[in-house]
Amino acid sequence: MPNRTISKLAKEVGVNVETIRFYERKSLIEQPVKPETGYRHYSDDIVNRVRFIKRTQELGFSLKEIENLLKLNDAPCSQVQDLAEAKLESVADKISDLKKLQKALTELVGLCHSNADKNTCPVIDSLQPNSK
Amino acid sequence: MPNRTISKLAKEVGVNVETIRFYERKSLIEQPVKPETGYRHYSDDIVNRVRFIKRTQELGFSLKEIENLLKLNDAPCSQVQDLAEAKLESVADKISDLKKLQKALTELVGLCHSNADKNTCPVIDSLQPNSK
DNA sequence: CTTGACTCCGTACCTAGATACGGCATTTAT
DNA sequence: ATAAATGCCGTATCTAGGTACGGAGTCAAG
Repeated sequence: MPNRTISKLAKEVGVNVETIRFYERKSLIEQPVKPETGYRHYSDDIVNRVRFIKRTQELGFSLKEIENLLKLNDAPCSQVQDLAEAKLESVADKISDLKKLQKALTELVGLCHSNADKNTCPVIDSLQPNSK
Repeated sequence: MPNRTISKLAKEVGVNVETIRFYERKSLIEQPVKPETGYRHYSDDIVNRVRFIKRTQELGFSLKEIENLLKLNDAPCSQVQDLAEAKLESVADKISDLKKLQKALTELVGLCHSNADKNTCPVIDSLQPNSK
């Protein structure tokens, strides 16, 4: 378990070595102290931290937001909750818009099936503010 | 109604003038022909087009993808079908991703609600691969 | 104890999506 | 009929999130 050098870490969490270094520069993870002279090695905590970053990124958070989340690690729930709820709201909006687009595209395909003469297809209309 | 110069357009849809020019360079919107000499002005269609771009971007499409969606809109039906069906698939994917996200975020908030110790938040741990 | 693989660090470069700048032309308001 | 405001265009710069490179140091296997 020790001797986890940077490339081992990178491989373990599935990112590029340079990405680890990049996160260190951004202070998203701290550089582990390295022995007087020699290579650093990384603890399990850091593995978890990097995984958290990647996972949270997939959830649509930016590195800046993630930085805040990480700072909140020991913070009261209320603050984390606010962040999460704000995200939830925007996610719900996006889903609803995508459904409109889905409907528009479906109708479009239907139209094209039944109408060979039509020469323009109104995709854009589907997302206009006052549509539907 | 006419005389919608570039800055009017920009203001109307809430983007920077430079962004309009950028989209023109990218051919996401066509440059309206300008009178022999003088300023261009923009039609309602272009207003809608830019709005579409911004809305679709919020939905997580890249400008490249949006370009394809727009082509789809302009194409005659005969060419639309394949493109539309591919897009439909990606839209479905996005919806499903967002629903997962929604679920994950909801669970996070739930954790906070049922957390007895309001002073430390379990969110970080909950995002570890092996947790939950 | 040498050789090859890996690390360290600084710095450069990359893509996407915008934004800014500066010089010149054209409008518009006074 | 001018001056201020805009527009036009090319080019440069910015942010986010990485990725690549090069020289010098270190580690570990044979």
